[in-house]
Amino acid sequence: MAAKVTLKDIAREVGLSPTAVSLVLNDRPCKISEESRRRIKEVARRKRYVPNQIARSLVTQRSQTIGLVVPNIESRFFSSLARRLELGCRERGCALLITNSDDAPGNDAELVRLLTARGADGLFVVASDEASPADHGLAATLSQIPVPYVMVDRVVAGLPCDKVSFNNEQGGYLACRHLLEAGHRRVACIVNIVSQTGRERLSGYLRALREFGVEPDPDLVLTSAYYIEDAYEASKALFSTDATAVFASSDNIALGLLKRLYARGLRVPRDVSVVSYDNSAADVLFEPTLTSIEQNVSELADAALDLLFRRLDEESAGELGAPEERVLEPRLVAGESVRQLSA
Amino acid sequence: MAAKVTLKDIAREVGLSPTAVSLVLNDRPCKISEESRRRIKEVARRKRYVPNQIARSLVTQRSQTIGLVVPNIESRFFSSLARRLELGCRERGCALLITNSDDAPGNDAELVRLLTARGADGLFVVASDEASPADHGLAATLSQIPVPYVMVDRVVAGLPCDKVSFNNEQGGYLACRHLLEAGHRRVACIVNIVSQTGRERLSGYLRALREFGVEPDPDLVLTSAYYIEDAYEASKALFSTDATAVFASSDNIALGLLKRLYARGLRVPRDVSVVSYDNSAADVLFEPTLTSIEQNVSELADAALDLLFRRLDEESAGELGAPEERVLEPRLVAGESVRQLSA
DNA sequence: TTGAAAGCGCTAACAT
DNA sequence: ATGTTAGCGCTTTCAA
Repeated sequence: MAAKVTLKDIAREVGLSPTAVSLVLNDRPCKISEESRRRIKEVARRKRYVPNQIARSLVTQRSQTIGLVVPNIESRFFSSLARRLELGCRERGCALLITNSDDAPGNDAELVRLLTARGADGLFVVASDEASPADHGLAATLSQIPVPYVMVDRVVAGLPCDKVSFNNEQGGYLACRHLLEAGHRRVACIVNIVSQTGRERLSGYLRALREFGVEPDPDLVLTSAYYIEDAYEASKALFSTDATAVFASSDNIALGLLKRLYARGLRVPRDVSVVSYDNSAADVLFEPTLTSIEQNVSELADAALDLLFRRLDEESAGELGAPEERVLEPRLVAGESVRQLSA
Repeated sequence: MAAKVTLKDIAREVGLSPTAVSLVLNDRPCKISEESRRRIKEVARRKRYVPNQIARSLVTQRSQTIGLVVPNIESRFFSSLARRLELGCRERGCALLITNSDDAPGNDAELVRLLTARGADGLFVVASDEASPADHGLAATLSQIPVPYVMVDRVVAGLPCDKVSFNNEQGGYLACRHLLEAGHRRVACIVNIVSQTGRERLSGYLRALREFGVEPDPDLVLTSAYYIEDAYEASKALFSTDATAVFASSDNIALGLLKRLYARGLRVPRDVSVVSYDNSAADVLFEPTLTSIEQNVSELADAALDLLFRRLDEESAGELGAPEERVLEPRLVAGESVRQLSA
C-alpha cells in the first residue's frame, strides 16, 4: 500500500506552483515552458501520481460518474444492460455506479438518493416492476434530485421525464398474431399479472385475438409469478385445456413451461406450439429453436445513453429541452417451435 | 430538477453556524440545545437536504465506496457475486462501484486505477482469467495502490495480498473421482486450457485418475474455448472415442456438450455419464438433473467482505496484519446424470 | 451552548 | 511564462 501523492508534492519537488502542475497534467492550453512541462511529467510519472477525482469533483461540480439502479443484476437482461451502459459511459469518460434494488420499490428511491448524494452526474433508473404505475415514493424522489435521469425499460407513467422502453403491448400482440396466423385458435397465455410489463404483454395478446375475431377464453390465461419454478407449477393447468399453442410472456415463464411439457412427454412443436419472450442464452439449448419476441438490449442501452448524455450536454450548455420518451419495438424472431396448422 | 441545498443554506435559515448544523445532522455528541436541534432538523427536512458525500469524503478521506472489478458481469457466477458483494457493502454503509474488464488483462489494471482515483476505500478484484499467473501489469498496479484490496476467485500467484478462491484442483478431482467410483474407466474431460481455472480443474482430474491407477489418455482430454458454441464444436471429437463418462469443467462447457449429445440422439446417463461444474440456473431445465461440482457464491462473497472490511478496520485502528489467503472447497452435488457401471 | 477558522486536493480567475 | 488567491461543501480542532 503506497502513500498518496498530491499535486502539491509534485509542485514542491519540481519547484513550481500547484497550478502549473495542474495545468500541465491536464494538458490545458497554457504557456508553461517545455522544460518545465517535461520535468513535471517526469516527476508525476516517477511518483505515480494519480489525480484525486474527489477533490476535482468538488470544485468542478462534476464527478464523471453515472448511477444505475436495476431491479436484479442476476437477470441476464439487466446484466447485459448494465454491461452495455457501463461500456457506453466509459467511452464517454464516466464510470458507472451499479446498484441493485432487489425489485423492492422501497429501495428504488433510497438508491436514487444514495447515488445523487455520491455526486452522480446523472442516473439510469430501471424501476421495480412491482412499483405501481404511479409510484409516488420514486416519482417524488426523482422529481427532487438535482441531476438528469432516464427511466429505462420500466417506466412510471405520469412522470414527465426522459424514458426509453420497449413496446410490451406490441410484443404480446406480435407473439399471439404469429400463432393465430399459423392457424391456432386455442392460444393460451402465461403471464405474471403482478408485473406491469406482464399486463402490457397480456393486453397485446388480447388485441391480437380481437383482431382475428377469436373470443378470449379466461381459462387460457394462466398466471405465474416470476421464477422458473412458478411457471412450472402454473403450466400444469394447461393440461386441462385444449390449447394448441402457448404464449410464454417471459423467458423464465418459457423455461418453466418447457420443463413441464417435457416432463409430461410432450414435444414442441409437435404437440404444442410455443412463442417465448426475450430469449436468454439458456435457450440456445433447445432443439427445436424457440420462436420468440426479441428485445435488443444494445438498442435500449444506446438510446438511454444518448438521452442522458445529451441532457448533460444541454445542462452545461445552459438551457435544456423538453422530456423525451422513446419506445423501441420488439421483433419476432422465427424459430421452429410453432407448428403450422392446416386450415 | 431541484437545486442543491448545502449545510450553509440551512445554517443561514436557522440562524446558526454550519458547524452546529453539521453536528446535529450527524448526531454527534455535542451540546446543542434541544430547541436548536429541532429547528435544524426541521429545516433540513423541509428543504430536503442531502449531504454532499464528495465534500465529506475530501475531508474524512473516506468515500464509503468500494470498487469491484469483474471479468464479465453477464456471467451468472459473477453477477451473483456482484449482487452479494453489493448487499454486503450496503449493509456496512458503503456503496459498491462495479466495473467490467471484459476479461481483458489490459483493462484490469486500468480499472483498478480508475477506482482508486475515484476514492474507493477498498477493492475487490477478480482478475481476467487469461492473465498469466504472474500478470505484471496488474500485480504492479495493485502493489502501488493506497487502499486495501482482496483478490477474489481468480488469484494471481506470488502477489502477497488477501485472497479468496475456490479450490479448482479439488473440484476437478471430486468430479473425476465420482465417475471413477461409479465404475467408469474411460473418463473424458473437456477443458478450457487457456484458462488458469480450467488448467487447475484438469490437474485435479488427472490426480483422480492416478489415484485410481487409470492411465490418462490424451485423446480423452478435449479442449474448448469459453462459449457454449465452442464446447458444442469440441464435443464432436468425443464420438471417435470410447468414453463412457465426461467431466465438463465449466457450465458453458456442460451446456455445449449436452446440446451435442442430444443432437446426436444420445441420452444422459443412459449412453454417457456427465459431471458438470458450477451449475447455472439454466441447468434447472435438464431431465435428468445434473450431477455437478458446486461453488457457493455466498460463501465466496462473505469471505471477501469479511477480509476487506477487517482490513479497513485495521487500517483506521492503526496497524494491519499479514495478508491472508482463504481457499474454499467446492462440493459435489449428486444429480441423476451419472450411471453406475456394474463391475 | 455555540462559532470561527483551517484545511481536505484540486481548479479557475486574476495577478504578476 | 508562472504564481497567488479563493473557494467547492464539509468536518474538526480550538476558542469563546
